[in-house]
Amino acid sequence: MSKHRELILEIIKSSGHMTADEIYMKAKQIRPSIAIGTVYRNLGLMTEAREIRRIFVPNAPDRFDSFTNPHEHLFCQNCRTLSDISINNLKDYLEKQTGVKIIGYDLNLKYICSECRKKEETKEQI
Amino acid sequence: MSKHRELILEIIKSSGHMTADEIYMKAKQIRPSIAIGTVYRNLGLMTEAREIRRIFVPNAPDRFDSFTNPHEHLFCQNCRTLSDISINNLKDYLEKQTGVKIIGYDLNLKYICSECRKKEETKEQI
DNA sequence: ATAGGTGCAAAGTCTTTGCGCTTAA
DNA sequence: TTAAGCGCAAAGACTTTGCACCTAT
Repeated sequence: MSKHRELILEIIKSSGHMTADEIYMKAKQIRPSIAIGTVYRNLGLMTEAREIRRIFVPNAPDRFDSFTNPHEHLFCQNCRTLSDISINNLKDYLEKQTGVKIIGYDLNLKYICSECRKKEETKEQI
Repeated sequence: MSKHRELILEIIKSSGHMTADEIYMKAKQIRPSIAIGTVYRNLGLMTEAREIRRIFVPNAPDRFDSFTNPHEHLFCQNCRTLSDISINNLKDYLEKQTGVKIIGYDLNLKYICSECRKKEETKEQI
């Protein structure tokens, strides 16, 4: 594991759900010579090696997460922030409901987070 | 609704799950002067107007479906074909499990379709 | 004539990759 | 000294968009 790869992994662990570009920006602060291509290259390799997880977000750049237990993602339609949430045995549930052997799935739940909801309420009162 | 827009809708209705490029190719056979930009433009407008539905597929171009009832999608990891499947009250289930008010969701189920599975079996026997 | 739609091509966004150089074992 | 990794820049895939033109009202 190279220096850069280690740094990238640290950054992902320190704050999840970052896009490649966000990771690049943060890495650049610590090691200014790093190139965006290196970030993408290492993200790809680490994803393949299952050290991290790539999260597909419709209509938005991929995000990367340190690979812990499977969990789902809530995506705020307003501020575009991604949050974790876990749903027990969702894969089993989906297999049971569909009758199909499922290899995996990508799920994005769209909602309005509590901060944005509050702002909306305030706006309405004005 | 313009001529081109009508044609595009017809094509989508006639065989679902097509990418913009596939729709373009098919439209070009009927009206050769049509431009890819026009296809994308109309797909965007029709999606906004909820006349059709845009399906996000991780790591692959978007696909378009005539908007019927909500349903889920199975994506074969081998031949990259997309199939419909419906899961009753999935949104309710997800809301109940998460305790979060959900606006919508994107779900992609990854599997190996029966044709590809058969081929795999045959290969193994050889 | 005129507003909406179109073809064309350029540009935008995100991501990958070829190549020659660097670097650590 | 040599394989692995890197910086750089170009290119690739998909999609959007500005603009001048065209076409039905």
